[in-house]
Amino acid sequence: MTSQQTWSIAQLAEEHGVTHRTIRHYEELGLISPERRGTTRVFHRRDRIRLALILRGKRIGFPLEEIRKIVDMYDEQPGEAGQLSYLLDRIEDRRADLERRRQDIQDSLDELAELDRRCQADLAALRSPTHRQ
Amino acid sequence: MTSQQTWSIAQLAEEHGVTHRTIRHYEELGLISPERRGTTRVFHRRDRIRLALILRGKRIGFPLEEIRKIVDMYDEQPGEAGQLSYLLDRIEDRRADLERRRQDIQDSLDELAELDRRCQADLAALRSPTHRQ
DNA sequence: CTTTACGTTTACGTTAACGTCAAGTAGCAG
DNA sequence: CTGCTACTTGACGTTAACGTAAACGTAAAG
Repeated sequence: MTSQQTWSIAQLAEEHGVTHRTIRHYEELGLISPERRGTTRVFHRRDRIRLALILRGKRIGFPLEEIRKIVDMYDEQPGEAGQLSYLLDRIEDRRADLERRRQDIQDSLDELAELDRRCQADLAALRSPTHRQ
Repeated sequence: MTSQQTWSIAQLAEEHGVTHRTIRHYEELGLISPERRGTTRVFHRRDRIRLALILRGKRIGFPLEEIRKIVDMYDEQPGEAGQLSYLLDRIEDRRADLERRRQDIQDSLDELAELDRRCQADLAALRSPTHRQ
């Protein structure tokens, strides 16, 4: 009884605002692997979570192949020490990548704020010297 | 004498780690418009700055058409009040977009940190109970 | 004067990430 | 049985962002 809920392809597509073609594409690339009942796909909680991760990865700007590696990280079994420290290295790589992107975005936001200030100033200058109101 | 420096296409390509084809592609799309001396392109400070902005936009994940609008924002002349408030609206849109991306990245970083913690714990569990050193 | 380096345009090729048919199946309603 | 709805598998089309090759101009160097 621990959340036996399943979803159809149409439900997941609707919920995440993508087409069924998109979801099937992700399956072709091995990003998700839903159960099959006969020929029909049945999506479980795990698939749904992976889909959400995939779409966030896309918003961030990762290519699907990269995203596959990333979501796979979350599903790997602990295993032995070697695998664990390998996984830790990959986590660190990923973290560094995300930090770089965060910095780029922060820089953009800062410049945007500066541009905003200048515009506000120009606007004020247009109004103030001509008429006091 | 206020920084008359110019660059060749090869210099800019080298400096930013892209090919000349890439730079010419950006020109075709109207993202940069270097001077011409005869048939040869001559890049000025302005072009160099735009190229840097373009590449950062790419790292963030914007499509080139979007990037063109963005870099154009920085070059628009103040003009009259209508144009200014229009520009301010576009700045706000862009800011909201960047904030969303920032949030996605932050969420990813948080989850990554959590995964990291679990791995460290698993690694420790593998070493500690078996032998004390 | 020919080679070498650097530049140019034109144009077809490639990869990623789907879109868009076409054609078929499986279950249920009437 | 018929029709409808939701699902399936091909397979070709499309867009973005360049790669790559061909064919040519120009200017300094040997």
